[in-house]
Amino acid sequence: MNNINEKSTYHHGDLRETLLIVATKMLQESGIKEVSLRKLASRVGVSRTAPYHHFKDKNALLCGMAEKGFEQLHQINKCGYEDKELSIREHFYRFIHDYIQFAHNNPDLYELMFGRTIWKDKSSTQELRDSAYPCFQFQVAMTQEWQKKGLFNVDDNALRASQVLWGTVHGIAKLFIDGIYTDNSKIDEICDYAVSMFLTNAKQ
Amino acid sequence: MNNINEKSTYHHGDLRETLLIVATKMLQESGIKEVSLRKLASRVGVSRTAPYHHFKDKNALLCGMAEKGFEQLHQINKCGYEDKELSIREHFYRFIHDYIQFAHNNPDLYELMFGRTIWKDKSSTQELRDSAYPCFQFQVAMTQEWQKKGLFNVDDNALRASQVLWGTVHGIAKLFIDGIYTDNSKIDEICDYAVSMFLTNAKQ
DNA sequence: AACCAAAGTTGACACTGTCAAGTTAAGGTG
DNA sequence: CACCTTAACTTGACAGTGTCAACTTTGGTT
Repeated sequence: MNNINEKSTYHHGDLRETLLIVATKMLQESGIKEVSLRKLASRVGVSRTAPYHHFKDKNALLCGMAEKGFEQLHQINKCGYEDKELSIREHFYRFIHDYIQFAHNNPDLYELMFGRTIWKDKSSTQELRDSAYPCFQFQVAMTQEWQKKGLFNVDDNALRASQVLWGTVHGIAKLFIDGIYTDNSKIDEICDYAVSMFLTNAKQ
Repeated sequence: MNNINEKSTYHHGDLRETLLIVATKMLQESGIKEVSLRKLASRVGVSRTAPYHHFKDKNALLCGMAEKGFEQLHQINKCGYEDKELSIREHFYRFIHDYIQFAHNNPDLYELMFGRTIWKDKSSTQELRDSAYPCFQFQVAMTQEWQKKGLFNVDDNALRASQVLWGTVHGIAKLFIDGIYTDNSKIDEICDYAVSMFLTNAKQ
């Protein structure tokens, strides 16, 4: 393994993890189009096909990267929600802002996490689903709590409310990320407006 | 040209249009990944590089396809809005349903129209922008009208309202299209819920 | 009739993901 | 210690991609 004298370069030691890290770095640096197995391998200093001993194919590697993204996002949601000093409205406000900020800070990763590359055609790995579903469910749970406390004036259907809410943040995030909304300085303003559109008549 | 005896196969006659049509068909049949210039050319019965005389590169072809998509979508929006028999609430309802239905009926085309492939890195062609912007602007204009008539209880900022609204429909559409919301039978229900989340306290 | 520009062709290059077959070395067993 | 299984890694190969350069065909204009 990697001791000081870097002997024995044949076996890398922790190639799987290294691949994930470097691939994610490449993703952030130059976008998904620049992430190729060959470039990745060469950058890690290993032969073209070495990654195949750790990932079934390129798709599996991408799923692995997305997996970590969902853990991050889940963590962010949790942090905001568990801040006991905030009111309900503030929790709601923070969820929207934090979510879109995460997407904005990690555009290519976000794109990967929610893109059809990974989800369509049943190409998502079990591990990816195991990491993504809890993240989704947490959002539903939060919405349920907000709804119970009267934040939205609609039927008590937490799943539907959460789907619409998530749709909104996801949509705004994607329109920015994909370069359709181009004025990044307006992100916060749009988030504010979204909050007020949902909450104008909330009981609390 | 293509007369009955199909003489003179060397010059196709209307290759540009044919390429757009066949490429869009391929897109709908098997998804963006199956759309390659070489397969397209061979399917049209022309050599690999013939398309380059009508499109600068693959990106330009994709932009051309998206262009037509925006014309369609614009048309759909117009139709709904100009139906004089509907109330304002019904117009709003119809916009949301029609929009998401369009995306659902043309998932790969929608993906292409709004994906970063086309919009990021300044890779959108002028023609694409000329076809997309009026479509966007029409949505802003509709929102402005709705807002004037008191459909939303927030400041009279039509641009912001429209951005949030569009975010919502775009997000819901994408979550379905990309395979994250998987139960297609719930599309209408979610749309209904979205409508009610925005309108619970509208003046009209 | 001559010619030009547009449209279409073939050959080539660098790049991609992935498979098959061979090589290296680390770890457990006798 | 020697042995051997097996995971990790390598090289060679193949089919597929977008795109460029150089060539050929053709229709329309002068």
